[in-house]
Amino acid sequence: MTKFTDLNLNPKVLKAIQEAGYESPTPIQAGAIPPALEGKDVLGIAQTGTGKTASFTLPMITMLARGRARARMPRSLVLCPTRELAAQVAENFDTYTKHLKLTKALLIGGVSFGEQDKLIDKGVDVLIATPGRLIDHFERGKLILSDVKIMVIDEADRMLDMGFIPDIERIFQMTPFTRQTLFFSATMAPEIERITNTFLSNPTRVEVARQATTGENIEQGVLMLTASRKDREATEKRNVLRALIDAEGDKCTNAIIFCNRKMDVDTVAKSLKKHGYDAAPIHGDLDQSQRTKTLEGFRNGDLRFLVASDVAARGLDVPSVSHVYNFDVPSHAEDYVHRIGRTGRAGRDGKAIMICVPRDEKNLADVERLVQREIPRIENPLGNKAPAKSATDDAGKSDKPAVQDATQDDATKTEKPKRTRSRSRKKPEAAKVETETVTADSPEADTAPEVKAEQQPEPKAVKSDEKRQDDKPQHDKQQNRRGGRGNNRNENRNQNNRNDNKVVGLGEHTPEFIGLSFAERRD
DNA sequence: AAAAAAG
Repeated sequence: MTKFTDLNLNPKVLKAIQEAGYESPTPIQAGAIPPALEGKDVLGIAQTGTGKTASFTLPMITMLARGRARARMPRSLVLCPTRELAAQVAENFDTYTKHLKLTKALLIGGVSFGEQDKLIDKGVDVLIATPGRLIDHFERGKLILSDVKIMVIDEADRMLDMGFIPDIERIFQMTPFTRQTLFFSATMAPEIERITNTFLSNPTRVEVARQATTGENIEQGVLMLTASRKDREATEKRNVLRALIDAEGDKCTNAIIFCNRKMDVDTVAKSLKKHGYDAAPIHGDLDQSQRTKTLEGFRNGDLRFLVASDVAARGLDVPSVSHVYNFDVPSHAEDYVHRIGRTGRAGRDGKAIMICVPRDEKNLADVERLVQREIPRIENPLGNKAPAKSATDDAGKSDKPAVQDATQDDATKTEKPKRTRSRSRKKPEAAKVETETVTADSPEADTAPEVKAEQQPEPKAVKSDEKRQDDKPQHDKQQNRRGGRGNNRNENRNQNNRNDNKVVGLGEHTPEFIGLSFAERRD
């Protein structure tokens, strides 16, 4: 078993790691840190939750420990898709630089330039940024990237989804070609493949399996709900949500409630608040100070219910979330994995409960196909019929005169017309592997470097520098699903879509596929 | 169909 002490990290970094209570690296860390320290480019294929963040921060800090930054010329650069993730990476740096004097700046949108400018002017070793704001600084001439020695792209596939790839290419071109690049993506969509072929030089490829979706410690359930009337669906969903929360009682210490739409995030948050639940919304239309404050409150336990869009689905690390409620079935099955991965972190128990209305059944089927198991159906705590007359006093009751706030918790709220155009959007569920793989099913927090030794699969870095060319030719069959940019390639679907070895056991806590390597899963 | 990010 590899230990951090075997990895040639700076002693002061090791000290900080120890103080944080970590001893053994996760597979992605064990695989990526050595080549990164040798100065090689790294292509890391890993999800959040695998300890990815530390797999680049630790070697970066070690390498930056010598030398000092000059004014306006940062020595390294980390790009993240969302502000929250960038902030989290920044925190990670703080944790592991505590015995060193490295400087950093967090360049994200939604906050004023002043502070960021000041830091840049003083000179920073590490720049952590979202693409838009970084380019903004660059264009204002505030930033010179010609001294960047190490550049990290985090969550590249999400950048792709969000249309950031052109920005990323631009940023690549703003940095010297001699830089070292550490590039992370959960999948290798064709467009991602293209970028890595263009901007990475002979990278060491390190691949770990998809995050344990339904880790044995996450109990899942789905409530099938058919509204009494179409126009009451939203209201009844909220009633049921509260009932589901109540049914958990004290076991639900805190929870994230995911909705598919920002508007619903607001509505649900308001509704919960109105009914006396300690809830607050977070999504991309709220201003950054609000987002930060809300998240902070949730992290430190002041806030019990975080109602969120998918801005919070990935990567966010709140160590102890007891429950995840999916108010809607996510329309991208993959997001289900990310969402429920917010609970059951670091080996804790977690529970993930979802509400599914008829319209979402197709999405549910996609989710179940992805996680290769049937999600146990749960009873409606309000009883299956007459949801309208059930025990709660939700404002939907017609004898209540008024609901004056915007939650419209009554029948006046009508669903906007739904189009159910079903795009065929089957997504291969497992990243394709052409080399050996390592399964990383540890429930570790993404920002945490550790994993207790016993739950660690044997780390095996895969160096594919040599293997890549002569491997199987079906290289870019990976399908990119979303409408990001430049993915008008619809050609070949990955053949991964069948799930013959589905685990259907309802009491089953560990779906078998988690223990399988990608290669095995393919069969 | 929606979410995220630069305003």
